[in-house]
Amino acid sequence: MSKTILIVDDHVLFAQSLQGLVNSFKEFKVLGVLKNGQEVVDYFKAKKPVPDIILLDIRMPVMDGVKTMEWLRENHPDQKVLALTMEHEEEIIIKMIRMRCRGYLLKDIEPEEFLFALECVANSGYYMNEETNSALQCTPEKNKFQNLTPREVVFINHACSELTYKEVAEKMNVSPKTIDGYRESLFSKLELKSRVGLVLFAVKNHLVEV
Amino acid sequence: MSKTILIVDDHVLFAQSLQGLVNSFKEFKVLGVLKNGQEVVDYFKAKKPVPDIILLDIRMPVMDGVKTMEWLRENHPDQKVLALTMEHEEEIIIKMIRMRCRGYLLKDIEPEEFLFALECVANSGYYMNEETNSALQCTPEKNKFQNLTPREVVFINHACSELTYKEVAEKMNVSPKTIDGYRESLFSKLELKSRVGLVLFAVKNHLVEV
DNA sequence: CTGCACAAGGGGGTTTTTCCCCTTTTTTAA
DNA sequence: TTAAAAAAGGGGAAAAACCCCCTTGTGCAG
Repeated sequence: MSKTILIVDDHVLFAQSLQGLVNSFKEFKVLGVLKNGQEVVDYFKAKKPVPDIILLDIRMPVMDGVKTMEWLRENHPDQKVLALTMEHEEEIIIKMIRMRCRGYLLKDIEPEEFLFALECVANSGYYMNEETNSALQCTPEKNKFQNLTPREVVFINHACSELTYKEVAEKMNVSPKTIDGYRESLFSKLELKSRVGLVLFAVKNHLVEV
Repeated sequence: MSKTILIVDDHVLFAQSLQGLVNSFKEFKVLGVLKNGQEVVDYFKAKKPVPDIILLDIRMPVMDGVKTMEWLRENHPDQKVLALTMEHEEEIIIKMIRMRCRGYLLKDIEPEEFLFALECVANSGYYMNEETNSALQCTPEKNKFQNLTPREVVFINHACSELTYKEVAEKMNVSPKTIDGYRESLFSKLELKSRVGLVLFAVKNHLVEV
């Protein structure tokens, strides 16, 4: 059974040739090619077949890769995403890794390594290379993120607002007690003492916009 | 009675000639010339005569103007500071204005205008020119800052940490109830609903580092 | 195939912090 | 020399933080 891929890239020529390349690997099959994040949102809202992996370009018009990733994390927390980009931008790499994208590829990657990366991610793992690792090394809290669950990441985003936990609970459609659970587990994982600490942590690590 | 000035600038040649210029105005007298923020700290710690106005360069080795301003706000909240800099950097202007520096001058200013700025500040006012005003206009909350008291600004810095208000009270040598007063007045001035909101506000407006 | 770990969701109750309203004293400015 | 704010603080309600505890489902290793 081959894994399904959704390609999201505004450079049509590149996206088309990438589609051909991916389809030439028999373990993978391209479900579709989209031009920006808004089309991704529409795709999911149209209840089309969910891809195993999304190949996501970062620089795109209308709705860029980071925004798309944020939307995915809110709405499809477990969606595997492999970021694909032209430039090595540390800030963005960090941001994407924080949002649990499964890997970060530069577009000048060799086809063999590209296939290898796809396989890594497909087998429920991550693909980490030079770029991503060096980007992560500059942040001391790097290990802490690995342990965050998708729900916890969503919670952090809500917690960094003036909402009370009760209101956050409503937004996330869970009981306040569940929120208390997220809070407690985050505080222990990240060695925090207060909600203020959580906000500062999130800001420092680009988990939220300011 | 002439007003006293302390010049802080690492460019010795410039600082010296500035000293000559200031001393040529009979309303002003230079108390000393320092080379960086650390020397300012030492100056105050040595209990030397407190100047009416500090002319503070931004780019300096060891301890720059912003850091110096932070230290001054913690330790001498009412010290009048006139920022003096080579480049027009909006981020820094905003930061300095937030910390209630009394004005922001570019080093290519005409001597007459320089004198005018000094007089403005000396007479317990502010000197605002094109640069500073345009920098402030880009932030929607610009007016809100004008009303912050020095104690409140110090409080904000402490509040943006994992300290409890009780601990902040100890740091500021006041009762927890006084802290509560600062908090409340800030909440109403800045239209905030929670400490988290205060932290977000401070981060957004560069009142604290992240 | 049977535990084991862990994510997700929920509960009860206690302590601490936060938040709001209100008063007094001290500075500061008009 | 009044009138304003700032600084300091009190009482009490509400929220947050912090303890324990539980169930269910999933995925993974022995």
